[in-house]
Amino acid sequence: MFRLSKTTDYGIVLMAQLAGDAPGSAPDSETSGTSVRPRGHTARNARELAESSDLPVPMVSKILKALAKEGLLVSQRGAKGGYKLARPPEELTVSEMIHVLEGPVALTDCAIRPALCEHETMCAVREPWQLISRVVERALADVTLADLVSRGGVRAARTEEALLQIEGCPEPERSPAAGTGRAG
Amino acid sequence: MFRLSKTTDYGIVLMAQLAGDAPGSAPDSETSGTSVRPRGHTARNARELAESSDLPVPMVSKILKALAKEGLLVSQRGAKGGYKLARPPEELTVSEMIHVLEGPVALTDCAIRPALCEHETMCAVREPWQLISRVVERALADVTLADLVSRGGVRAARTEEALLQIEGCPEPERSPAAGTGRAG
DNA sequence: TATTTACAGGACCAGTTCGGTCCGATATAG
DNA sequence: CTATATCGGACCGAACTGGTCCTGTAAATA
Repeated sequence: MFRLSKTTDYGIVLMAQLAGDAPGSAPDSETSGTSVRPRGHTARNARELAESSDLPVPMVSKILKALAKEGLLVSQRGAKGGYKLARPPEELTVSEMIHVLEGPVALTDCAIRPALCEHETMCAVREPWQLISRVVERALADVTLADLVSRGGVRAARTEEALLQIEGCPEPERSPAAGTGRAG
Repeated sequence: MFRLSKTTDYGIVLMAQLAGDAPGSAPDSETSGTSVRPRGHTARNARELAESSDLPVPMVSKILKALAKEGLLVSQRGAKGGYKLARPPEELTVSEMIHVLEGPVALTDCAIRPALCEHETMCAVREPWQLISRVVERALADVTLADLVSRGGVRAARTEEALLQIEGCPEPERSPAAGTGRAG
């Protein structure tokens, strides 16, 4: 264990597909000026997504519904309907997707609800666990959907960077291109 | 989900108890000069451990067995038998305990066995996941049993340190107001 | 040696969760 | 009106989790 559920796994793959479909940071001549583009022909439906990710349609549909319900996707019903990202890929973090699809990131139960742990008098382990949970959470919050999509580019740079930060904290400053610079 | 199983949770609490019982770092006049101290009266049995941690005996026994089988504990059979740590608490990491009690730390299946993922042609997400898994793994490997036991002392220092390395290493200030502020 | 203590290594079981399917209702485009 | 597609459920089998129990064996003690 200590693994993401299939639902979450698939969900993130699906969102990555959507992210690849609609390059969020590209200043295309879209009708929207805001971060949330209203709707249009960019939406992809469940069947389509299921095909390109080689997953069963009902499963995909179910996951997409959940994602839309939680506000990570925007749905468009009816003919020519479908789903698309509610926000640009740079603003959707892995942590957020996990949170939505399988609840709060907490390694132990008492890290979420300390009150219901009746062993707390003897439990010298609780506080450290909460800290560790937060460390993991941060690692996850540091990676965006955009990072997942851009293979070989900023992706490796950013995540590797996070890894290095844990290991040695070497660099005094961060390169300013990080974040939106996935045009490479 | 994304949570440790009860077994692992209990197991770590149990090991923490054993660690508190035998202060590994104390340069006591032990017979052993090696890292593995042979055996003796320091062993605590399952019933005893179960009482002080307020857990059912069979459960504790089961977990202890698993831990001993994997070499994290040393068992002593017969009357006056019991369990004790196979190594000093500083050398037993959280990562290791999790690994033993619930398998390799890997967020997705294909992070462990990439071969059996037939979607890999379209799966742009696999490599980033492996990196993220390693980040999490490192965070976990950075905390030892000794850290868990020493409440308020070394514990906070070490774990907090790891946390700060992720949070504030490059940027001294982080404004939580802006959603995109993470790449500032 | 006999007895007692305590681990070893299983099998076993109920309850829950997970992965996956299916259906009727509703909203939209043509 | 009709076709398309999401919405919001219910539903199911299989796997896993948390937990118990039993038999065998090793060590200490009387």
